Amino acid sequence: MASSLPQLDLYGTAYCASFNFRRAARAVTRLYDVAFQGTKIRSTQFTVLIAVAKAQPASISKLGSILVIDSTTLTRSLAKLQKQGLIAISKRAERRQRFVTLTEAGVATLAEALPGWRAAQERFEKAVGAEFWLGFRRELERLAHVAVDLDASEDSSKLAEPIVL
Amino acid sequence: MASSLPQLDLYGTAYCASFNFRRAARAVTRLYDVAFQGTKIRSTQFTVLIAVAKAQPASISKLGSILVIDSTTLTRSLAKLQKQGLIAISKRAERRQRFVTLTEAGVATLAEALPGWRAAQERFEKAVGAEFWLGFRRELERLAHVAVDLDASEDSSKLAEPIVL
DNA sequence: TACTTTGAGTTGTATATACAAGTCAAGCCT
DNA sequence: AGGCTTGACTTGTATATACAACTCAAAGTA
Repeated sequence: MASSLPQLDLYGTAYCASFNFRRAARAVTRLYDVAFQGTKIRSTQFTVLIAVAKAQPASISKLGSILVIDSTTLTRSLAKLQKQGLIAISKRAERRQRFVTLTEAGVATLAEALPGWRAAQERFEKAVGAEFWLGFRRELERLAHVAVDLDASEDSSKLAEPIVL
Repeated sequence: MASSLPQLDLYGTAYCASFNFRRAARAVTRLYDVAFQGTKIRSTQFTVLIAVAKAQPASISKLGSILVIDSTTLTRSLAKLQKQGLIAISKRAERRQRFVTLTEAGVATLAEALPGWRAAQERFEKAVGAEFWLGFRRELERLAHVAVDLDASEDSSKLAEPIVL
């Protein structure tokens, strides 16, 4: 006897943006992670260090806006980088912000990691086409901001200007 | 006196594929997660359930290939879904595989979650353009597979055919 | 048959991620 | 001054993610 199960209409579910972006991110991240094998950092930490290098001295929230990472996540990621001696985090200053800067060890670690990153990047760009990637990653950036804005528009408590890395 | 810091050449680092994909994934996932607020699952679980629904009965490794998720990750994600009563996992069968299927509760939960997902999806597609998204998500899928293949080609132990969801 | 290899999955450990709620001082208002 | 509000960050908790190493039986092999 057939139990009365709801009919599942799965039409269109393969177009889920969350799924597609996450899957691509997983696949690509693995590719880069091997490039950091010999270094003291991982690809995700590399990203944070680059952001600090470019924006320093930057508050934690500002880094969060740049990277589109929740500040509660950053608090812990930065704590790890600080423990590794790669960044310095100031005491609370203006408006209770803490300012993040690279230490000398952080600069040195970034310098060590850059060649491996470049190799992975070139490999990826060669595989997908450098021209193609130029346009595609611009779209990725645009879409990230579209999503942030959409998210903010459904909750008026999150209204801020996106900042570009 | 200036200490002899390595000169950092950060040129091109904004083009890092790992960073760009991950940032977009973070931004978009937040958007979808609110759609699942009222349901018993999260957007990531939704993805797994959809894959099970489409491929059942599917082994854990097969689900891993479809979703590009490491099987160690799936072991735990599936354990959670099982504990929630949404899927059934068979005992070891042919070639020691375990086969995953949806339970009735799993079907019902998916059915409950689909309208919210559709709303989020429509909202996203409206924001970026439905036509645009059709092409872009096809590229996302292609790039995910390119990355998987590149990753496999640097380690001959990972040679398998990608499977489409 | 006995030995080896392979493949599917699990466990240990560690990082990544974020929501909800908390802390606390700076800024504002009366 | 005294109290209220706001903003920047932190903590509690939970899930997501994956590498390395492990288990164990099935398949292959001598």
